[in-house]
Amino acid sequence: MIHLSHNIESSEKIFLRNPTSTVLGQKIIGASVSMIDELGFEQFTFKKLGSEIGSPENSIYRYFENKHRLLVYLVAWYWKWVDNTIDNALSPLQSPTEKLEKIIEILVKPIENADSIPFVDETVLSRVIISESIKAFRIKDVGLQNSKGYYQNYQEVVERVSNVVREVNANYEYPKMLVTSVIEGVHQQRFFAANLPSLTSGREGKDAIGSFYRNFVFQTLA
Amino acid sequence: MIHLSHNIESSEKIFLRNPTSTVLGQKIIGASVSMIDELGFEQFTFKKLGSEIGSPENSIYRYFENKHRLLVYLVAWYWKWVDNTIDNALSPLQSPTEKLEKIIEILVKPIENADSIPFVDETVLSRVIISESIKAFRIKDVGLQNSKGYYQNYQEVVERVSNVVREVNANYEYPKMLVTSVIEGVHQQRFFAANLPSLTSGREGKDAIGSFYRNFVFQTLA
DNA sequence: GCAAATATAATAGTAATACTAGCATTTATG
DNA sequence: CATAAATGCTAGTATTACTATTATATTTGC
Repeated sequence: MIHLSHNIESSEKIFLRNPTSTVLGQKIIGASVSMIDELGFEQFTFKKLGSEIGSPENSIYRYFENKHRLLVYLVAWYWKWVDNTIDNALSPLQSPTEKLEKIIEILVKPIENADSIPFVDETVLSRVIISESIKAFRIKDVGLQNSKGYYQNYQEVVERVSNVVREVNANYEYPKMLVTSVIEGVHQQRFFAANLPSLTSGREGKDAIGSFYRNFVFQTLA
Repeated sequence: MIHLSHNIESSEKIFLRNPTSTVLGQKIIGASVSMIDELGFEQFTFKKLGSEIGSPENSIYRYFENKHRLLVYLVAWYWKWVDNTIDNALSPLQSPTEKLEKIIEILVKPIENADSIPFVDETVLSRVIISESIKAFRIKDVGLQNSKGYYQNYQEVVERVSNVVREVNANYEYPKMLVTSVIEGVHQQRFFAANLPSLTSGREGKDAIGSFYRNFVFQTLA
């Protein structure tokens, strides 16, 4: 199981009370993921979440200051999960190119095996991240939130992948720009494919997004 | 001056009353752009906008159903403006490659000459678009909004640029994916550069984003 | 196994947001 | 200058986004 609390000890905590350590906390996380997926972040409220899990909203406020902070927590959790997934998938035996191919596959491929976290459906979580995670970042006080370390797990993934990019091509000038372009671009294209298909390319069944981004990365680094 | 009303006649209107045709409407547009820039979209309200322009909020509701619809309007306006800018910048004399280079320049370069719309500062508008336009799209009912034609101007830019992409390389499989990746990627990198510089690459002064995306496009199409 | 500490529930409240309605007044247009 | 249209004013509602207090469960430490 992934414990967020262990990973950001030096930073301020995203939560007020660790939700993974109690039954109510786990219900909050589990239900919020599926409710944000169903309602969208704007229509999601702590009141609705409370009535879903049978607890008053002030109990939820003991875990998270507000719903945005809860979203930031889910985003941090997701990227910790991705970081672990990448870490497990890579071996020192692989060539840098093989590593990068594997990483792109992880970033592009929809999640299927949903069992690493007991009370959250990772498939649904990844759908929420695709649709909503941008709202954790694209805010007026993002710099302040960042200074508190709230995006550290995301940054660690960016760092880790950037390092592999540098292994592939040590002279490449913009590794982080490449990595964040792929991560956010994949989200956007997957959102478009699911919701505004007229704004994206590629037929059903073909792995257009994967093919596009593999090509993007390896041509850029060639 | 750009009149949105002329461009989407076949679609449902984004507004309830055309804001360009009255003084109050123009004050609403002008003040909302600068207020969203200063406050961020979440903290921006019709109440605050009303007290800024000296009108009650219900007068604003006569122009726009809600603040999200106003954002959609600003986004539509911006893309109409970009569409015109691209249209004016291209000439049939140019080669497809020259056209595409010009388009990328327009999409990447921050706006400076701010005089095509009298009551809106395009520099501020483009900052708002970079930070907030994703919130016009990344919503639960985006398909419904799209079916009403609210994103038509954006789609027209995507179409127009995709056509130039096809002129450059008729065999390329994913023109729209390339175009939307560039458009949204540029926004994201510019947001990161301004707010979370640790997540992007490139030194001050150098046109890193432009160089990155020019390279991306022309290597992809090579 | 019990006391103390902690977590949760229940109730009650506030300020702000996101609207809507009705009517009086001002401003534009033919 | 009459009529229509737009705006302002006042008043209201439901919901959101919280906070506070106290009572009741539930853990935990001894």
